[in-house]
Amino acid sequence: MQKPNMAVTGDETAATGDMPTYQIRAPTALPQGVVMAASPGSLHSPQQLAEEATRKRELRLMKNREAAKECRRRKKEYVKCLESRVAVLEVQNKKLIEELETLKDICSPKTD
DNA sequence: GTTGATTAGCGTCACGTCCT
DNA sequence: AGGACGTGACGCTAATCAAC
Repeated sequence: MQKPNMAVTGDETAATGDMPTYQIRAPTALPQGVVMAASPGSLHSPQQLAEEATRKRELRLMKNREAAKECRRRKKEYVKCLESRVAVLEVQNKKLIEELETLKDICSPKTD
């Protein structure tokens, strides 16, 4: 599936300064099946330069595709982790509220 | 069965940050 | 400075679901 040209909003900066915990630098590794082509030193004609540019772009797109997949996977994992933490805290909170009510009952003066 | 809304996943672009 | 990388934003598609 190939997309038509993307609309660019110019409103995409997301830099907030604080890095999410799921952002971890991975060691550099070439995606499977990627082979390095001729070194730039061996290029001559404009056509070869164009081919090299195309190759570089495709390599970049391929790497970015994989990076995006990995990024989404980590983000899902991170969200899952947050959700389970929420669940734990909710249970804890409920228990504390119940305990508070019990203590209130014990400590409140008896009316008669 | 059709249709519109919602959701999940994907590819790409733009940009910030890190590293050499 | 420039390349590599991670990620937010965006548009697109396919799957699912509810209402008709």
